[in-house]
Amino acid sequence: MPKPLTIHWFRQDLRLADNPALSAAVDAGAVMPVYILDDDNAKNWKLGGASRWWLHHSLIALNKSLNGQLAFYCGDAEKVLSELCQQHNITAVYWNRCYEPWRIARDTNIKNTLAAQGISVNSFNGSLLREPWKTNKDDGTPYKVFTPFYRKLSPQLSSAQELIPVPDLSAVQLADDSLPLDDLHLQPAIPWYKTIQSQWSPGETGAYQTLMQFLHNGLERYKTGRDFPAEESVSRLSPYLHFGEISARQVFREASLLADDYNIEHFKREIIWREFSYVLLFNWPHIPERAFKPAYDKFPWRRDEELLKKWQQGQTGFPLVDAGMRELWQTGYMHNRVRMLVASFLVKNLLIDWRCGQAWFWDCLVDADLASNSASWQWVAGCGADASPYFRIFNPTTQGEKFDPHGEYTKKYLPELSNLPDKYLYKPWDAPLEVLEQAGVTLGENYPAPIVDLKQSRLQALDALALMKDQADV
DNA sequence: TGAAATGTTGGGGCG
DNA sequence: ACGCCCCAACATTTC
Repeated sequence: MPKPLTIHWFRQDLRLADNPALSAAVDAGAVMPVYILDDDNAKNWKLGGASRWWLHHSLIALNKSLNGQLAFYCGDAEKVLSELCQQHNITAVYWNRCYEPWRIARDTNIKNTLAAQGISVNSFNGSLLREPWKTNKDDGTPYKVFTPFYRKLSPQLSSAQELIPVPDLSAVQLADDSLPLDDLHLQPAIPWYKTIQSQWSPGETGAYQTLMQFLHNGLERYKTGRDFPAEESVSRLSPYLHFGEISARQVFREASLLADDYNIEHFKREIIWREFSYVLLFNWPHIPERAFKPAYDKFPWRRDEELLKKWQQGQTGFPLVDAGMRELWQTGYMHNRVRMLVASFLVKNLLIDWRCGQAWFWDCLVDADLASNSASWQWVAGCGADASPYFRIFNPTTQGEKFDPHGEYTKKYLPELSNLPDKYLYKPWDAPLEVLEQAGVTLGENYPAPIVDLKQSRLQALDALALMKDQADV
Protein backbone atom coordinates (compact mmCIF):
# COMPACT_ATOMS: atom_id res chain seq x y z
CA MET A 1 0.00 0.00 0.00
CA PRO A 2 1.46 3.41 -0.97
CA LYS A 3 2.18 5.82 1.81
CA PRO A 4 -0.49 8.51 2.30
CA LEU A 5 0.19 11.96 0.90
CA THR A 6 0.82 14.73 3.41
CA ILE A 7 1.59 18.45 3.23
CA HIS A 8 4.31 20.23 5.07
CA TRP A 9 3.41 23.88 5.11
CA PHE A 10 6.61 25.93 5.37
CA ARG A 11 6.14 29.26 7.11
CA GLN A 12 8.83 30.70 9.40
CA ASP A 13 10.77 27.45 9.43
CA LEU A 14 12.63 27.63 6.13
CA ARG A 15 15.07 24.83 6.92
CA LEU A 16 15.38 21.06 6.73
CA ALA A 17 17.40 20.38 9.88
CA ASP A 18 15.79 20.41 13.30
CA ASN A 19 12.40 20.89 11.75
CA PRO A 20 9.94 18.87 13.86
CA ALA A 21 6.89 19.30 11.63
CA LEU A 22 8.76 18.41 8.46
CA SER A 23 10.25 15.32 10.05
CA ALA A 24 6.89 14.21 11.36
CA ALA A 25 5.35 14.74 7.93
CA VAL A 26 8.05 12.62 6.32
CA ASP A 27 7.47 9.87 8.88
CA ALA A 28 3.76 9.90 8.09
CA GLY A 29 3.90 9.70 4.34
CA ALA A 30 4.99 11.17 1.05
CA VAL A 31 5.31 14.91 1.56
CA MET A 32 4.28 17.81 -0.61
CA PRO A 33 6.15 20.86 0.67
CA VAL A 34 4.36 24.16 0.12
CA TYR A 35 4.88 27.84 0.81
CA ILE A 36 1.96 30.28 0.75
CA LEU A 37 2.41 34.01 0.61
CA ASP A 38 -0.65 35.06 2.58
CA ASP A 39 -0.88 38.82 2.38
CA ASP A 40 -4.67 38.57 2.53
CA ASN A 41 -4.69 37.81 6.24
CA ALA A 42 -1.68 39.81 7.37
CA LYS A 43 -3.54 43.15 7.38
CA ASN A 44 -1.24 45.75 8.98
CA TRP A 45 1.66 43.38 9.15
CA LYS A 46 2.27 42.31 5.59
CA LEU A 47 5.94 41.63 5.01
CA GLY A 48 8.05 44.75 4.59
CA GLY A 49 10.21 45.42 1.58
CA ALA A 50 13.50 44.16 2.97
CA SER A 51 11.85 41.05 4.40
CA ARG A 52 10.32 40.27 1.03
CA TRP A 53 13.70 40.46 -0.60
CA TRP A 54 15.12 38.13 2.02
CA LEU A 55 12.21 35.71 1.72
CA HIS A 56 12.61 35.53 -2.04
CA HIS A 57 16.19 34.34 -1.71
CA SER A 58 15.47 32.13 1.23
CA LEU A 59 12.79 30.34 -0.78
CA ILE A 60 15.20 29.88 -3.68
CA ALA A 61 17.68 28.28 -1.28
CA LEU A 62 15.06 26.06 0.32
CA ASN A 63 13.66 24.97 -3.02
CA LYS A 64 17.14 24.05 -4.14
CA SER A 65 17.73 21.87 -1.11
CA LEU A 66 14.37 20.22 -1.83
CA ASN A 67 15.49 19.50 -5.40
CA GLY A 68 12.99 21.95 -6.79
CA GLN A 69 10.01 20.22 -5.18
CA LEU A 70 8.76 23.20 -3.18
CA ALA A 71 5.41 24.54 -4.42
CA PHE A 72 4.47 28.23 -4.17
CA TYR A 73 1.08 29.82 -3.73
CA CYS A 74 -0.40 33.22 -3.09
CA GLY A 75 -3.48 34.31 -1.17
CA ASP A 76 -5.68 33.18 1.68
CA ALA A 77 -3.90 30.17 3.15
CA GLU A 78 -7.11 28.49 4.24
CA LYS A 79 -8.46 28.50 0.71
CA VAL A 80 -5.17 27.38 -0.81
CA LEU A 81 -4.70 24.51 1.64
CA SER A 82 -8.29 23.40 1.49
CA GLU A 83 -8.20 23.15 -2.30
CA LEU A 84 -4.83 21.43 -2.30
CA CYS A 85 -6.07 18.82 0.13
CA GLN A 86 -9.10 18.05 -1.97
CA GLN A 87 -7.22 17.90 -5.25
CA HIS A 88 -4.52 15.60 -3.99
CA ASN A 89 -6.33 13.48 -1.44
CA ILE A 90 -4.19 14.75 1.38
CA THR A 91 -4.74 12.99 4.68
CA ALA A 92 -2.62 15.15 6.97
CA VAL A 93 -1.11 18.64 7.14
CA TYR A 94 1.96 19.56 9.19
CA TRP A 95 3.34 22.90 10.27
CA ASN A 96 5.44 24.59 12.91
CA ARG A 97 3.63 27.13 15.02
CA CYS A 98 3.76 30.89 14.53
CA TYR A 99 2.83 33.38 17.22
CA GLU A 100 1.77 36.56 15.47
CA PRO A 101 -1.83 37.27 16.53
CA TRP A 102 -3.13 37.27 12.97
CA ARG A 103 -1.41 33.97 12.26
CA ILE A 104 -2.75 32.36 15.42
CA ALA A 105 -6.27 33.40 14.45
CA ARG A 106 -5.86 32.22 10.88
CA ASP A 107 -4.24 28.92 11.82
CA THR A 108 -6.98 28.16 14.32
CA ASN A 109 -9.55 28.59 11.57
CA ILE A 110 -7.58 26.44 9.18
CA LYS A 111 -7.27 23.71 11.75
CA ASN A 112 -11.02 23.66 12.24
CA THR A 113 -11.80 23.76 8.54
CA LEU A 114 -9.42 20.95 7.67
CA ALA A 115 -10.50 18.86 10.62
CA ALA A 116 -14.09 19.18 9.41
CA GLN A 117 -12.91 17.74 6.10
CA GLY A 118 -11.41 14.78 7.93
CA ILE A 119 -7.84 15.92 7.53
CA SER A 120 -5.54 15.68 10.51
CA VAL A 121 -3.61 18.83 11.33
CA ASN A 122 -0.39 18.52 13.30
CA SER A 123 1.44 21.53 14.67
CA PHE A 124 4.83 21.63 16.37
CA ASN A 125 7.20 23.98 18.09
CA GLY A 126 9.92 24.71 15.58
CA SER A 127 10.73 28.23 16.61
CA LEU A 128 11.08 28.79 20.34
CA LEU A 129 13.02 27.21 23.17
CA ARG A 130 9.79 27.05 25.17
CA GLU A 131 6.20 27.55 24.18
CA PRO A 132 5.11 30.92 25.55
CA TRP A 133 2.21 29.38 27.44
CA LYS A 134 4.63 27.14 29.30
CA THR A 135 6.72 29.89 30.85
CA ASN A 136 4.30 31.43 33.31
CA LYS A 137 5.15 32.29 36.90
CA ASP A 138 4.20 29.87 39.67
CA ASP A 139 0.99 31.83 40.17
CA GLY A 140 0.02 31.03 36.59
CA THR A 141 0.38 34.56 35.19
CA PRO A 142 2.97 35.47 32.58
CA TYR A 143 6.21 37.22 33.41
CA LYS A 144 6.29 40.94 32.76
CA VAL A 145 9.88 41.49 33.85
CA PHE A 146 12.81 40.02 32.03
CA THR A 147 15.25 39.23 34.84
CA PRO A 148 13.03 36.84 36.81
CA PHE A 149 11.91 35.30 33.52
CA TYR A 150 15.54 34.74 32.61
CA ARG A 151 16.37 33.28 36.02
CA LYS A 152 13.51 30.86 35.77
CA LEU A 153 14.04 29.77 32.19
CA SER A 154 17.81 29.74 31.90
CA PRO A 155 18.61 26.82 34.25
CA GLN A 156 15.92 24.72 32.60
CA LEU A 157 17.64 25.09 29.25
CA SER A 158 21.17 24.36 30.34
CA SER A 159 21.19 20.75 29.26
CA ALA A 160 21.51 20.93 25.50
CA GLN A 161 18.55 19.39 23.74
CA GLU A 162 18.97 16.80 21.04
CA LEU A 163 18.31 18.14 17.57
CA ILE A 164 16.27 16.52 14.84
CA PRO A 165 18.35 15.49 11.82
CA VAL A 166 17.43 16.29 8.22
CA PRO A 167 14.78 13.73 7.25
CA ASP A 168 14.91 11.42 4.26
CA LEU A 169 13.51 13.51 1.43
CA SER A 170 13.45 10.89 -1.30
CA ALA A 171 9.63 10.73 -1.30
CA VAL A 172 9.05 14.48 -1.53
CA GLN A 173 6.67 15.54 -4.29
CA LEU A 174 6.02 18.74 -6.12
CA ALA A 175 2.41 19.89 -6.35
CA ASP A 176 1.60 20.23 -10.03
CA ASP A 177 -0.08 23.62 -9.85
CA SER A 178 2.72 25.55 -8.17
CA LEU A 179 3.22 29.16 -9.20
CA PRO A 180 6.64 30.21 -10.38
CA LEU A 181 8.40 31.90 -7.46
CA ASP A 182 8.54 35.15 -9.39
CA ASP A 183 4.74 35.29 -9.34
CA LEU A 184 4.93 35.96 -5.61
CA HIS A 185 6.43 39.34 -6.55
CA LEU A 186 8.75 39.42 -3.59
CA GLN A 187 11.49 41.18 -5.51
CA PRO A 188 10.77 44.89 -5.85
CA ALA A 189 10.52 46.44 -9.29
CA ILE A 190 13.19 48.98 -8.45
CA PRO A 191 16.41 47.16 -7.52
CA TRP A 192 17.09 49.12 -4.33
CA TYR A 193 18.29 45.90 -2.73
CA LYS A 194 21.61 45.82 -4.59
CA THR A 195 23.64 46.90 -1.57
CA ILE A 196 21.63 44.67 0.75
CA GLN A 197 22.32 41.74 -1.52
CA SER A 198 26.07 42.00 -1.11
CA GLN A 199 25.82 41.63 2.68
CA TRP A 200 23.84 38.47 3.20
CA SER A 201 23.29 34.92 2.09
CA PRO A 202 19.73 33.97 3.00
CA GLY A 203 19.03 30.30 3.53
CA GLU A 204 19.93 27.42 5.79
CA THR A 205 23.54 27.14 4.64
CA GLY A 206 24.17 30.84 5.16
CA ALA A 207 22.55 30.60 8.58
CA TYR A 208 24.84 27.84 9.76
CA GLN A 209 27.90 29.55 8.35
CA THR A 210 26.93 32.73 10.15
CA LEU A 211 26.50 30.86 13.40
CA MET A 212 29.85 29.08 13.12
CA GLN A 213 31.63 32.26 12.14
CA PHE A 214 30.20 33.99 15.19
CA LEU A 215 30.87 31.18 17.65
CA HIS A 216 34.49 30.98 16.62
CA ASN A 217 35.22 34.67 16.21
CA GLY A 218 32.81 37.27 17.58
CA LEU A 219 31.76 35.35 20.66
CA GLU A 220 35.10 35.50 22.41
CA ARG A 221 34.54 39.11 23.35
CA TYR A 222 30.80 39.28 22.92
CA LYS A 223 29.79 40.77 26.24
CA THR A 224 31.74 43.99 25.81
CA GLY A 225 32.31 43.91 22.06
CA ARG A 226 28.60 43.80 21.28
CA ASP A 227 28.34 47.46 22.25
CA PHE A 228 30.81 48.62 19.63
CA PRO A 229 29.20 48.80 16.21
CA ALA A 230 32.52 48.83 14.37
CA GLU A 231 33.47 45.49 15.90
CA GLU A 232 32.27 42.23 14.47
CA SER A 233 31.21 40.90 17.84
CA VAL A 234 27.52 40.40 17.22
CA SER A 235 26.02 37.30 15.67
CA ARG A 236 23.91 38.86 12.89
CA LEU A 237 21.71 35.78 13.20
CA SER A 238 18.47 37.73 13.60
CA PRO A 239 17.15 37.41 10.03
CA TYR A 240 18.02 33.72 9.91
CA LEU A 241 16.24 33.16 13.20
CA HIS A 242 13.24 35.16 12.10
CA PHE A 243 12.69 33.07 8.97
CA GLY A 244 13.59 29.89 10.78
CA GLU A 245 16.58 29.16 8.58
CA ILE A 246 18.15 28.14 11.84
CA SER A 247 16.28 27.28 15.02
CA ALA A 248 16.83 28.83 18.42
CA ARG A 249 17.44 25.28 19.65
CA GLN A 250 20.29 24.83 17.18
CA VAL A 251 21.83 28.12 18.15
CA PHE A 252 21.47 27.40 21.84
CA ARG A 253 22.85 23.93 21.53
CA GLU A 254 25.91 24.93 19.52
CA ALA A 255 26.62 27.68 22.04
CA SER A 256 26.15 25.25 24.93
CA LEU A 257 28.72 22.90 23.49
CA LEU A 258 31.44 25.53 23.96
CA ALA A 259 33.21 25.96 27.28
CA ASP A 260 30.88 28.04 29.39
CA ASP A 261 31.96 31.59 30.11
CA TYR A 262 30.37 34.98 30.62
CA ASN A 263 30.35 35.73 26.88
CA ILE A 264 28.35 32.63 26.06
CA GLU A 265 26.12 33.28 29.03
CA HIS A 266 25.41 36.74 27.73
CA PHE A 267 24.74 35.52 24.22
CA LYS A 268 22.24 32.99 25.53
CA ARG A 269 20.67 35.81 27.48
CA GLU A 270 19.97 37.61 24.22
CA ILE A 271 18.35 34.50 22.78
CA ILE A 272 16.17 34.46 25.87
CA TRP A 273 15.23 38.10 25.23
CA ARG A 274 13.79 36.83 21.98
CA GLU A 275 11.74 34.29 23.92
CA PHE A 276 10.60 37.03 26.29
CA SER A 277 9.39 39.14 23.37
CA TYR A 278 7.27 36.21 22.20
CA VAL A 279 5.85 35.80 25.70
CA LEU A 280 4.83 39.45 25.65
CA LEU A 281 3.28 39.24 22.19
CA PHE A 282 1.48 36.01 22.99
CA ASN A 283 -0.05 37.30 26.21
CA TRP A 284 -0.57 40.91 25.13
CA PRO A 285 -1.32 40.55 21.42
CA HIS A 286 -2.09 44.25 21.08
CA ILE A 287 1.52 45.37 21.63
CA PRO A 288 2.21 45.96 17.93
CA GLU A 289 -0.61 48.50 17.92
CA ARG A 290 -0.92 49.91 21.42
CA ALA A 291 1.28 50.66 24.39
CA PHE A 292 1.63 48.05 27.10
CA LYS A 293 1.34 50.98 29.52
CA PRO A 294 -1.90 52.60 28.39
CA ALA A 295 -0.94 56.09 29.63
CA TYR A 296 1.41 56.37 26.66
CA ASP A 297 -1.44 56.06 24.19
CA LYS A 298 -2.65 59.46 25.38
CA PHE A 299 0.70 61.13 24.91
CA PRO A 300 0.55 64.01 22.41
CA TRP A 301 3.15 62.71 19.99
CA ARG A 302 4.37 65.23 17.50
CA ARG A 303 3.11 64.78 13.95
CA ASP A 304 5.88 66.11 11.80
CA GLU A 305 6.42 64.37 8.49
CA GLU A 306 9.42 66.54 7.78
CA LEU A 307 11.31 65.52 10.91
CA LEU A 308 10.31 61.88 10.50
CA LYS A 309 11.63 61.89 6.98
CA LYS A 310 14.95 63.36 8.06
CA TRP A 311 15.26 60.63 10.65
CA GLN A 312 14.41 57.94 8.10
CA GLN A 313 16.93 59.25 5.62
CA GLY A 314 19.74 59.70 8.11
CA GLN A 315 19.73 63.50 7.78
CA THR A 316 19.37 64.56 11.40
CA GLY A 317 22.77 66.16 11.76
CA PHE A 318 23.73 63.76 14.57
CA PRO A 319 26.42 61.53 13.08
CA LEU A 320 25.82 58.29 14.95
CA VAL A 321 22.06 58.53 14.43
CA ASP A 322 22.53 59.21 10.74
CA ALA A 323 25.08 56.43 10.35
CA GLY A 324 22.63 53.97 11.90
CA MET A 325 19.73 55.04 9.72
CA ARG A 326 21.89 54.79 6.63
CA GLU A 327 23.20 51.40 7.67
CA LEU A 328 19.58 50.30 7.92
CA TRP A 329 18.73 51.59 4.47
CA GLN A 330 21.85 50.23 2.82
CA THR A 331 22.07 46.83 4.47
CA GLY A 332 18.63 45.97 5.87
CA TYR A 333 20.20 45.77 9.30
CA MET A 334 21.38 47.98 12.13
CA HIS A 335 23.69 47.23 15.01
CA ASN A 336 21.81 46.82 18.27
CA ARG A 337 23.53 49.64 20.18
CA VAL A 338 22.67 52.01 17.35
CA ARG A 339 19.08 50.76 17.17
CA MET A 340 18.63 51.82 20.78
CA LEU A 341 20.12 55.21 20.04
CA VAL A 342 18.10 56.03 16.92
CA ALA A 343 14.93 54.84 18.65
CA SER A 344 15.62 56.95 21.72
CA PHE A 345 16.31 59.91 19.46
CA LEU A 346 13.08 59.53 17.49
CA VAL A 347 10.87 59.05 20.52
CA LYS A 348 12.51 61.30 23.08
CA ASN A 349 14.30 64.04 21.18
CA LEU A 350 11.85 64.33 18.31
CA LEU A 351 8.81 63.25 20.37
CA ILE A 352 7.53 61.22 17.43
CA ASP A 353 5.25 58.23 18.08
CA TRP A 354 7.24 55.01 18.56
CA ARG A 355 4.88 53.33 16.10
CA CYS A 356 6.30 55.50 13.29
CA GLY A 357 9.73 54.13 14.07
CA GLN A 358 8.41 50.63 14.41
CA ALA A 359 6.77 50.86 10.99
CA TRP A 360 9.96 52.12 9.34
CA PHE A 361 11.99 49.32 10.89
CA TRP A 362 9.34 46.85 9.79
CA ASP A 363 9.76 47.92 6.21
CA CYS A 364 13.55 48.23 6.17
CA LEU A 365 14.87 45.43 8.35
CA VAL A 366 15.64 42.02 6.92
CA ASP A 367 15.12 40.70 10.45
CA ALA A 368 11.78 42.47 11.00
CA ASP A 369 9.99 40.32 13.55
CA LEU A 370 6.66 41.31 15.04
CA ALA A 371 7.50 40.16 18.56
CA SER A 372 11.02 41.54 18.78
CA ASN A 373 10.28 44.74 16.90
CA SER A 374 7.22 45.65 18.95
CA ALA A 375 8.67 44.67 22.28
CA SER A 376 11.92 46.49 21.61
CA TRP A 377 10.32 49.72 20.40
CA GLN A 378 8.08 49.75 23.43
CA TRP A 379 11.09 49.09 25.61
CA VAL A 380 12.96 52.12 24.30
CA ALA A 381 9.88 54.32 24.26
CA GLY A 382 9.30 53.48 27.91
CA CYS A 383 5.76 52.25 27.32
CA GLY A 384 6.51 48.53 27.33
CA ALA A 385 6.74 45.77 29.90
CA ASP A 386 9.94 46.05 31.93
CA ALA A 387 10.67 49.14 29.86
CA SER A 388 13.43 51.66 29.97
CA PRO A 389 12.40 54.49 32.36
CA TYR A 390 10.99 57.58 30.72
CA PHE A 391 13.92 59.72 31.77
CA ARG A 392 16.53 57.52 30.14
CA ILE A 393 17.46 59.53 27.09
CA PHE A 394 20.50 58.66 25.05
CA ASN A 395 22.84 61.45 24.07
CA PRO A 396 24.00 60.86 20.46
CA THR A 397 27.26 62.70 21.10
CA THR A 398 28.15 60.77 24.25
CA GLN A 399 27.10 57.46 22.71
CA GLY A 400 29.32 58.14 19.71
CA GLU A 401 32.32 59.08 21.82
CA LYS A 402 31.85 56.02 24.00
CA PHE A 403 31.06 53.34 21.49
CA ASP A 404 32.63 54.46 18.23
CA PRO A 405 35.40 56.78 19.46
CA HIS A 406 37.35 56.85 16.22
CA GLY A 407 34.33 56.81 13.97
CA GLU A 408 35.14 53.59 12.15
CA TYR A 409 31.47 52.71 12.00
CA THR A 410 30.14 56.24 11.65
CA LYS A 411 32.45 57.27 8.84
CA LYS A 412 31.71 54.12 6.91
CA TYR A 413 28.18 55.39 6.41
CA LEU A 414 28.99 59.10 6.46
CA PRO A 415 31.96 59.41 4.11
CA GLU A 416 31.36 63.18 3.99
CA LEU A 417 32.70 63.32 7.56
CA SER A 418 35.70 61.11 6.94
CA ASN A 419 38.21 63.91 7.52
CA LEU A 420 36.66 65.28 10.70
CA PRO A 421 38.93 64.74 13.72
CA ASP A 422 37.62 62.49 16.52
CA LYS A 423 37.24 65.45 18.82
CA TYR A 424 34.43 67.00 16.78
CA LEU A 425 33.04 63.98 14.95
CA TYR A 426 29.97 63.77 17.17
CA LYS A 427 29.47 67.52 17.57
CA PRO A 428 30.38 69.07 14.24
CA TRP A 429 28.28 72.11 15.20
CA ASP A 430 30.87 72.91 17.88
CA ALA A 431 33.84 72.58 15.58
CA PRO A 432 35.78 75.75 14.77
CA LEU A 433 35.21 76.90 11.22
CA GLU A 434 38.77 76.14 10.15
CA VAL A 435 38.44 72.56 11.39
CA LEU A 436 35.28 72.10 9.35
CA GLU A 437 36.88 73.76 6.37
CA GLN A 438 39.93 71.57 6.56
CA ALA A 439 37.70 68.48 6.75
CA GLY A 440 35.69 69.66 3.79
CA VAL A 441 32.47 69.85 5.79
CA THR A 442 29.95 72.63 5.37
CA LEU A 443 27.03 72.27 7.75
CA GLY A 444 23.73 72.72 5.99
CA GLU A 445 25.36 71.86 2.67
CA ASN A 446 27.15 68.55 2.54
CA TYR A 447 26.11 67.51 6.04
CA PRO A 448 22.97 68.72 7.84
CA ALA A 449 22.97 71.10 10.76
CA PRO A 450 21.35 69.43 13.79
CA ILE A 451 17.57 69.30 13.40
CA VAL A 452 16.94 69.75 17.13
CA ASP A 453 18.71 71.20 20.12
CA LEU A 454 19.78 68.24 22.24
CA LYS A 455 19.60 69.92 25.59
CA GLN A 456 16.35 71.72 25.00
CA SER A 457 14.60 68.73 23.39
CA ARG A 458 15.70 66.51 26.24
CA LEU A 459 14.23 68.87 28.82
CA GLN A 460 11.05 69.20 26.81
CA ALA A 461 10.66 65.42 26.68
CA LEU A 462 11.31 65.07 30.41
CA ASP A 463 8.64 67.68 31.14
CA ALA A 464 6.06 66.21 28.82
CA LEU A 465 6.62 62.63 29.93
CA ALA A 466 6.59 63.56 33.61
CA LEU A 467 3.32 65.39 33.05
CA MET A 468 1.83 62.33 31.37
CA LYS A 469 2.91 60.20 34.30
CA ASP A 470 1.34 62.60 36.78
CA GLN A 471 -1.94 62.60 34.93
CA ALA A 472 -1.91 58.82 34.69
CA ASP A 473 -1.36 58.51 38.44
CA VAL A 474 -4.13 60.90 39.39
C1' DT B 1 21.34 48.13 28.04
C1' DG B 2 21.72 56.71 30.33
C1' DA B 3 22.90 61.38 31.27
C1' DA B 4 23.09 65.53 33.86
C1' DA B 5 23.25 67.64 38.17
C1' DT B 6 25.04 67.59 42.51
C1' DG B 7 28.16 66.10 46.11
C1' DT B 8 32.81 64.63 47.79
C1' DT B 9 37.67 64.21 47.88
C1' DG B 10 42.29 65.36 47.19
C1' DG B 11 46.24 67.49 44.90
C1' DG B 12 48.49 71.64 43.49
C1' DG B 13 49.08 76.65 42.94
C1' DC B 14 49.27 80.65 45.43
C1' DG B 15 49.13 84.45 48.71
C1' DA C 1 52.94 76.22 57.35
C1' DC C 2 48.36 77.29 56.35
C1' DG C 3 43.99 78.48 54.35
C1' DC C 4 41.87 79.22 50.21
C1' DC C 5 40.56 78.41 45.61
C1' DC C 6 40.31 75.73 41.54
C1' DC C 7 39.36 71.73 39.29
C1' DA C 8 39.72 66.99 38.00
C1' DA C 9 38.24 62.56 39.28
C1' DC C 10 35.05 59.90 41.20
C1' DA C 11 30.52 58.85 43.65
C1' DT C 12 25.70 59.69 44.38
C1' DT C 13 21.33 61.45 43.26
C1' DT C 14 17.87 62.91 40.26
C1' DC C 15 15.31 63.14 36.07
